[in-house]
Amino acid sequence: MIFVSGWKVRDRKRLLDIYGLMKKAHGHQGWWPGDTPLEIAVGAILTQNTAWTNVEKAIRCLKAAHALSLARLRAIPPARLAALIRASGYYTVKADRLKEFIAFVDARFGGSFDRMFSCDPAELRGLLLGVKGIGPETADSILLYAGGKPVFVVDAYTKRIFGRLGFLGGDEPYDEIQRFFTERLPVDTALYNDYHAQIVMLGKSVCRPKPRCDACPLRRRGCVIER
DNA sequence: GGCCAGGACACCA
DNA sequence: TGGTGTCATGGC
Repeated sequence: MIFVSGWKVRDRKRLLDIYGLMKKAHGHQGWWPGDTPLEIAVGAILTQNTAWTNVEKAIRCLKAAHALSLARLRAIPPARLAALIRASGYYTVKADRLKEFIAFVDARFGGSFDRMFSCDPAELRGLLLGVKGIGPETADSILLYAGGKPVFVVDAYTKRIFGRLGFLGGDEPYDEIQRFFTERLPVDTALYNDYHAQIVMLGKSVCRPKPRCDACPLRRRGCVIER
């Protein structure tokens, strides 16, 4: 039998209430915006510290060049790959990171995403974190959105919003913030998927310091979520 | 023209 | 171990 302390039960209700408000405001998101696990993983790397609109351009370029396949990404010269993803910023760094990721999938799983995602999620997370250029957020995004694993993704919006709401101090390390959510929310891939999507939608659509965000579903007296 | 965006890493004290 | 600099484009 699993015992859950009272305050965690109370937090769970609050977190689910917040999710309900965000979902009511934005609707179900159906993330990640990508057609295949490979495209989702590529997007997860390209979106590092980058606006998604720029990532979309880069992915369109990759598709137009018929470069968005494991075989093509494996064969394409780094300089050519960098040119294709230029719009996403940090293009030389990200081209190297994509190459590192493809080399990892080849070396560990024979180039098979199916084989990779049949791996234990915790073990795979550790392996992904060993790939140069893949940190905790990127690894978790790949696990959740490309692999369908119940892994909660923490990003800058999560820290900002839940810091302002008083759940977080704001300077906790990634794993601690992630644990905050996974200890309280039910283990549910669909919930984790849409919860993070809702946080991003809220973060980039309504929660700016000025002007005051009257449309923000979480706004209440004295609560203006800031950058 | 300045600020910011769905991070990660190398380097240094 | 924690702080800082670097990578860089495009939208507002």
